[in-house]
Amino acid sequence: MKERPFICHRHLHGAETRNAVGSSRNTALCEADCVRESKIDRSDSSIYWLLESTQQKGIQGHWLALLAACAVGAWIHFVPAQSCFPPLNPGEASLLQPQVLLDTLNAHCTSPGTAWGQTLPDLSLVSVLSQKKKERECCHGSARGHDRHDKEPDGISARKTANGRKMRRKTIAKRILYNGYEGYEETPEDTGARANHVFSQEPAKRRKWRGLNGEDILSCNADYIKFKTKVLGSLQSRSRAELIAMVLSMQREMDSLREQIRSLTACGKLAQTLEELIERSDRWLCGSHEAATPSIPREPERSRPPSHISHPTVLSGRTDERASSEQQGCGQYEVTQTMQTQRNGTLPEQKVITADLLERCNTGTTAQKLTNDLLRSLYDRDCLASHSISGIVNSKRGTPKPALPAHEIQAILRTVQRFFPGKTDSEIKGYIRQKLQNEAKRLRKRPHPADDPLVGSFKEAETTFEH
DNA sequence: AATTCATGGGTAGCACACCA
DNA sequence: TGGTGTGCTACCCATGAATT
Repeated sequence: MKERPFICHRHLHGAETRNAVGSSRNTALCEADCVRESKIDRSDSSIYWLLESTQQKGIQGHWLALLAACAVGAWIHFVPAQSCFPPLNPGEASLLQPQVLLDTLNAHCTSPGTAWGQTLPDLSLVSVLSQKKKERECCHGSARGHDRHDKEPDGISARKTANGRKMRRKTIAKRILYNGYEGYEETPEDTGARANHVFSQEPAKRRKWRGLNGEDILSCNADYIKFKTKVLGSLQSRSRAELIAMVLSMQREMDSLREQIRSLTACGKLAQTLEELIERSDRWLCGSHEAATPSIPREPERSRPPSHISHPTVLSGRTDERASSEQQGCGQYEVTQTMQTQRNGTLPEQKVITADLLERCNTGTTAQKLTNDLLRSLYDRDCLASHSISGIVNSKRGTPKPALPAHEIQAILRTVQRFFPGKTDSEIKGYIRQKLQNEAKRLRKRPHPADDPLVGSFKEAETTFEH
């Protein structure tokens, strides 16, 4: 497929115009380029998010969002109100090509004597179609040698790869929902803005689904509203270059803060390890090796026999801390560390998920990856395969499974939300459910050796022989 | 009745190891 | 180096119970 050119000033006007001074058009283009280069990827979800969030920030944010969309070559799906764009069928939502968008923006930027953004039409942005989707629509079944994008019977779009396998594509909605907020690193300001925007526009039913009511939203966003009136008001008077510089600076600051958090986490773990080492060496010096043995940290016991892990009927009857602590035979996290952190007055989830454990998990990619890592760190495969989230069986077909300890599920939810604030409980539970499901499938495909009657009898004979 | 939630099953993409 | 098998996981759909 012929790749559509990347719409930016380099392509349109050449490098020589990049540093031209005094032209508002070039300034605007340069800023679009800045936006493009500032970690905003070309996915439609990012642009959708950008547009959505900037709708709360007045016409300047709107303008920047359009420039960014233009820079990444996104197709804007909009309903023209007082449009200055080429005439469209009245009342119809239309697709706006990046080229047309850019040309129109350029024309308005060069209008003499107008403050930037003032001439921007009142667009009601509906959505941004992905570049690939547009390309697929444009060239469906036409050009030779293009990827085939077949429509499956169920309506799922798919393309065929070189080896004939069909690759499923996420729907646009899915990509926005599941990927949109992961690749984009939110600033606290953005979080507030998004919350404000989302909550103000979401139906009450959806809000309830998120576990929030109007009062909660108001109280939660009171600070943001104050911030908005004070700070954003002053932002309106800033120049575009200043605004972009501020955004980039804030991003750098956030990166730096994240790095510091990682370092501090690592330091905590190091201190803990050192403490344990000192304690052990003291005990060895005192010749009390027997007493020291219980405190020696256990290595992850992935090879632990399944007899330790789960007796569902027993586990399902337990609901309290004791059940949880006994169930730790199913997991591998460190009890002594847990107690230490508890005494140190850390967050509740840190009682379950220690810094050490967190260190082994990938916190930087996606919420799902982090969730999976946490589950794998806390429990072994057999335990995951034999448990469910709630223990409730809604299907007659399904065999009842005991629930994982509720407070541990909560700990996972809070931990994931700490790293991915945009993720709801429901989403993370979905990840957990999927992981449990996958482990169960895996176990069914390849049952544990001890579950195999032959292997079991062999082991039994082996034990008798040894005795 | 519609919606939400939890679950199981099937399918397919991706990464990796292995082999000719 | 390219083809193939395998493991892991994502995605979709169907089902049924609970909830609104």
